[in-house]
Amino acid sequence: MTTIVDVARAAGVSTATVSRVLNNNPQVDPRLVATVLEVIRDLGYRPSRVARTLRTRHNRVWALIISDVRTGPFFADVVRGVEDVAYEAGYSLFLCNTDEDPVKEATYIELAVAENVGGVILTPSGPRTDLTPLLNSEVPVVLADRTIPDQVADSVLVDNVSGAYEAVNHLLTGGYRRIACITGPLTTTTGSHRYLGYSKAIEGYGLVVDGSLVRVADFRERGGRLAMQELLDNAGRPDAVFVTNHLMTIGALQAIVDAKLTIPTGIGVVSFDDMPWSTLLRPTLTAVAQPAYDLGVESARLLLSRLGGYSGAARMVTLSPSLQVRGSSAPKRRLAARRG
Amino acid sequence: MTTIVDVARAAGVSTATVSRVLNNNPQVDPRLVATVLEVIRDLGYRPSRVARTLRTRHNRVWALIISDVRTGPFFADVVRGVEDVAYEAGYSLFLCNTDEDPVKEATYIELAVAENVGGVILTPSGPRTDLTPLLNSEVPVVLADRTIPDQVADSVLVDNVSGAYEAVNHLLTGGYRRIACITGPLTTTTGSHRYLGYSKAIEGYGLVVDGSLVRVADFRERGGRLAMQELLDNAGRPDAVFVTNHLMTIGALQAIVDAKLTIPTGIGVVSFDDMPWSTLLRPTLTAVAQPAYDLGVESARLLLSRLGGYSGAARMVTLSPSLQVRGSSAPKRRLAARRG
DNA sequence: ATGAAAGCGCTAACAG
DNA sequence: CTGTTAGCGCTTTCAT
Repeated sequence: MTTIVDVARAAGVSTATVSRVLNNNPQVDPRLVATVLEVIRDLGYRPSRVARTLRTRHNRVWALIISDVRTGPFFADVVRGVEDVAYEAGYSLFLCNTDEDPVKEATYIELAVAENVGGVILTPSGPRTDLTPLLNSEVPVVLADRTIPDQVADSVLVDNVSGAYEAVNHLLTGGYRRIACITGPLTTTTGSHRYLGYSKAIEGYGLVVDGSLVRVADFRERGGRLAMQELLDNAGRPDAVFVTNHLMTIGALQAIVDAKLTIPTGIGVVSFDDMPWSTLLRPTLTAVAQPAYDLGVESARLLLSRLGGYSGAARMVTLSPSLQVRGSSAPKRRLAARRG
Repeated sequence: MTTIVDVARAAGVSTATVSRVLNNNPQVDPRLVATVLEVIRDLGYRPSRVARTLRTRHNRVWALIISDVRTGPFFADVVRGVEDVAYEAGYSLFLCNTDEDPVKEATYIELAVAENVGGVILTPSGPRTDLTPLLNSEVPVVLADRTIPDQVADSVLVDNVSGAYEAVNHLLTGGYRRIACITGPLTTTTGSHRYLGYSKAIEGYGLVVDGSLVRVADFRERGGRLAMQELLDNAGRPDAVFVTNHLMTIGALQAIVDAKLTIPTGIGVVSFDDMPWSTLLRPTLTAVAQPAYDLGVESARLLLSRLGGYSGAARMVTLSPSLQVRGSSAPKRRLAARRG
């Protein structure tokens, strides 16, 4: 491996000069710059980021700690949003999947400080996620998609309440009345906020939330399927269902198919989380699309601003989801008219 | 930030002793170990991986350089396969998305050597990908999913030929005869091998490949849609289509829907790449499932073996895909029988 | 069994 | 404008 010393020797200058050339220090004789650059090229020299980081105490690496890239397009999009901004700014990414496991999460947080990363973008697994190792080490942190009770860090969120509200309100104005809700753990902000939006819409319409139509599941496919089966087995079947994430939606759709119900005549469906194949289903699936890529971009921007020296109070950026109206939630009136 | 010096001072020992404790060196007095450990805990000391890497020239980080985590579940699964093994073994991952851009790819390769990573797992963007920076620096490399002409590195591949062969053969035995193929760029091994499997199946059945039924597209949704439209506009329409990746399949399905054709009576469909929602489509989609997660796992294992000292010739691991037979390729005979 | 000291590759005062 | 030198935090001979 060739080091800065080799370059210095070959160019007949000191390592300090080579270092200056490397860092575009303008007060170096242009002729020296030229020769040094040439030697660097000839020797195929690459400055060691490790040594540089140790010396400058500034690591051009971020840790991106999320639950799981595999769970649908959401986190994959977030990752790309973060990476694209990071790449532009000369940073690279540690990707850390926690699977919502607090132990893994803590391990990765420790790793981030051990690696002395420049910043962390984190989707906390829950309200008890411990940021102190990060805060103690003064590593800037941005919380993405979920936040933590005490506003100790910048955060970028999707407006889950209004997204859910819009979705359910859309069903209500379409004539659906017995609208079920399959939501995720209410301990997560995403779960509780989407449920909140659901109840707000129901109550805002002058109706009352019927507990028998609400199922708290686990954000996973199996959970969605079981919840939907329960809802369909019940005496008072729903005439529509709002499912609060895409995995549970897959499960719920499966259950609906198994029960030989047709959508939307038998039951209307709206999903939180849009998917690239929503339009391939028959009927096409109405869904709340989340700005996942932008969520990554905004998180990265907040981090960059902290790295740029900003040290004000914790900021919170909220992004709006958008309802994609498609066939699975067609208005009842129209359906009735067609039938009549 | 607390360093090894602080710990040494507080414990009344030398930094060498602290280092030994840190590295579980057995020849330290157990009583000293205890006190040092206690001081470490009290001070919340975390050894700097950066300093350690600089000193030992051994970085417990790998670079995982792929085309794009977002393009469907495939790469996301690969990433998790790699990460799970890496995590177990105490390594963490740089995630690098190249978007098949040779410049970005080269940049990330340079980054990998600059960061002095312990190893690289790479999905080369094409046959011209330059591994020399890695090889010169003696960074072990594993090629995942695609390989490069000269076998200079270990590689883990999916048997694309046999996967494609099986898929097309399945259509043939189902009674389909005018089977079209929408494939990706033949410059990629995935593209050419899947096309090869297609032709092998056709010819193995005693038929001849009809060039008018073959479309070389770009592995993207739009490309798949356009190719399918062309095929349907043609005089001699296909009675089935084999699409060689999931994005093009989405496009092709869109085109089929637009043309108001029914599957499989109007046209049979088999896709390379299975997707979690294949069973939600009506009819359900027959697809070749790739062992993406295992591909990541195997790649990581090969890397680990190199890091463990293995220095034999380049190895090649081939994983078998599996055909998931579903509704979109139902046998023609049965369809005819039903109609009759 | 423990400590002193050198040095990994780089940057940044400080001199000159 | 350039060179000398002192570390960044850690590991690892080499002594003791």
